[in-house]
Amino acid sequence: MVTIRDVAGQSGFSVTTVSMVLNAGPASSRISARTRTRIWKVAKQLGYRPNLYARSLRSRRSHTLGVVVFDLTDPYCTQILRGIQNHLRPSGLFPIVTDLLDDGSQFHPCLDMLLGRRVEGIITIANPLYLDRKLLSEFSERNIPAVVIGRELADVPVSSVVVDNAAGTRQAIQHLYDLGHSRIAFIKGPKILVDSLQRWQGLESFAEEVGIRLDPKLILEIKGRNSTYREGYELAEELIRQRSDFTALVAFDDLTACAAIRALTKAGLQVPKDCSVVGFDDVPGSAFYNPPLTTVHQQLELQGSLGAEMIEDLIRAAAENRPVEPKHRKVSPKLVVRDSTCPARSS
Amino acid sequence: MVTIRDVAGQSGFSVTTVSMVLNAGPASSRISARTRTRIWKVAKQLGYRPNLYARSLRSRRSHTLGVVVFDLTDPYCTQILRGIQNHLRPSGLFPIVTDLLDDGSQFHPCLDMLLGRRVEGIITIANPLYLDRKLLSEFSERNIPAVVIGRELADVPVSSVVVDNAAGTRQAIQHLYDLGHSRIAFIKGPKILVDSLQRWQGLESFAEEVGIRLDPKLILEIKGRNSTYREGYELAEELIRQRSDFTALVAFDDLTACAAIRALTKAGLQVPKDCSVVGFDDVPGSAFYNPPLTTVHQQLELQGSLGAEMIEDLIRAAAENRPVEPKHRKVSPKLVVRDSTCPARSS
DNA sequence: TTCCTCTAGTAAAACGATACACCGCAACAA
DNA sequence: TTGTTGCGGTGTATCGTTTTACTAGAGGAA
Repeated sequence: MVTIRDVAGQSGFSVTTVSMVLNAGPASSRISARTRTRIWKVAKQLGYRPNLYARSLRSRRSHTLGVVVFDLTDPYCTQILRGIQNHLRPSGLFPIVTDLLDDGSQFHPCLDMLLGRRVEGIITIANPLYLDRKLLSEFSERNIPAVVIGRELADVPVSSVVVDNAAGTRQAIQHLYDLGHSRIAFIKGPKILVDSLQRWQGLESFAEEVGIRLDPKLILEIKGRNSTYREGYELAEELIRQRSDFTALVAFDDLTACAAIRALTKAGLQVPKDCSVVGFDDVPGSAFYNPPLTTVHQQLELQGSLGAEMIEDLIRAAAENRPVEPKHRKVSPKLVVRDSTCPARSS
Repeated sequence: MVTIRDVAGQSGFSVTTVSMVLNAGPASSRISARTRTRIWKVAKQLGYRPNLYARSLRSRRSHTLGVVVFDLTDPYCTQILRGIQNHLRPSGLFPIVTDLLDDGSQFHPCLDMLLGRRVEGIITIANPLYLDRKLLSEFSERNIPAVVIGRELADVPVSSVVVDNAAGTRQAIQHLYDLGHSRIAFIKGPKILVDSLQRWQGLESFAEEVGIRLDPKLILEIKGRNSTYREGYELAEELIRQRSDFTALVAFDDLTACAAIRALTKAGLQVPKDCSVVGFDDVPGSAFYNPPLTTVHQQLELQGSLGAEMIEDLIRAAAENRPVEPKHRKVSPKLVVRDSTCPARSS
């Protein structure tokens, strides 16, 4: 491997000069143009590539950001990641992503790895099943700039980005209401997720405002720790079995919505003609579903880039030794109307 | 940040001893047990975390592997990535993934970044649109252990992992044949992809063997550079418009298959009753589609772990200065039968 | 002349680890 | 006594950069 010393020797200048020139910083303006072009030429010709380890070691800056995702195969994570990357690209901060492989016990090893690499900050994509107060408070204790995406913990001083769940479900039910639906079934999310409660509150408050009656028999709840296709399917079957003639269904998320659509189809009901279905998340596949799913778009990319922006601020603040309060941002979701909803059949 | 010197000072031993103990290598057996536990205790108490930059700089080993993916939001990439990670976890090699964000011009910047980080090898997940001979031959020129997943280039000395496309489509059409289908429509992949040709050859050879007649009017081809939902949908519509009463459809990939199913459904045809549909890839969403898709499972995770295994071998070989021939592995895909296929209606 | 400033660079000390050669001492054999 | 071996470590150079402080020489002013 060719080092800066090789470039220095070959060009006839000192390593200091070479370093100044190649870093193109303000210091390099003190070097004559002739010298500069000469050094650049030699560097290119030798195929010189600075060793980032040596650089970071000396300069005490890694220009690196840790990102912890709970499952890299989950589109939820990858879309947020995309937002982070897009935002970071021009900033010279490189994201190092670690994947928990859906296994919470990997959190500490991953953190160790990132801290060993001297990341300047950490973004965590929250999985509420793994991410508890204790883990998060480590960040503030160690004084590491950190942002959590997907969850807000009031009592832990860590910045966060979350979606406004209630606003999302309000849009969903508003849409159904506008289409003339009044007998609406619901599949609520698991109790342990705060999202479940927030989404439900959005639905409930709107229903109350406009006077939609919520029939307890039409409200089922996911019992597992997270939503699965299997359980969504079974809950939808249960609703159908009850034969309570609902004309629309609001599912906790897209996965559940797709499962419900499948169950309805299997039962001989057409979506949306016999029953409209609304999801939540707008995962990439939802636009291609049969039928394309009307759902609440979470703006995951935006959440990612907001998170990246926040961590940049935190890092800047830390570099300038400036104290900074944790910030909490909430993004507004947007309903995307596709083909899984239509006007209620007039009974 | 606490350094090894702090641990040495605090424990009363030299940095050398601390280093040997904490690395727990064979050298540490020469140190007494009392000393070892003492040093471990101090290290833990101080929260010592070795600086990987310093370590790599001195030891000239980064224990790091570069992975270039063309689009991190594509399940094709993330599943392969999962396989790589699972294989690498115990080996102490850490994958640094860079995302081209579906933009071929990012390849060189990414490569530079990885080489600057002194990765010991590189795995590229091939996107045939970006990845050409020139880029790949850089690896062998620079003598960097490299593996390409998803494409095999005979004339470039780079190891590769690919799927046996023809074997996959043979299984698909065999399945339809066994169900009694003989009028089968096809949507072929784009010409620029080798996969398209290989998959087609598998279909053609089987059809010839068992005497299925291939009607040119039932064979359409994707004109774009890669498959899209839009084009799949339109091609399926075109097939339907022709009214040639096919009872089954083999799509180039799952995306196309889903688009076709949607088009069939919109046209009032039921899948699979009126028309069976088979895809290729088995992306995660396919199992949840409406109806769940019969498709050819590519074993992407396996491809990833095979790639990881190969790169490990290459790195080992390079470390021992042992020359090694590029290897090419082909994984056998497996048909997964779900609900988008059923026996042909007897006409 | 002497002093100062500016230009265009250079020398040497870090950064935090690992690698390599070495060392003092005890035990034991010749 | 002398030499050898094993045990339990230690001292110092080194990895490839950046940073800080410094310098030789030119030019101009007093």
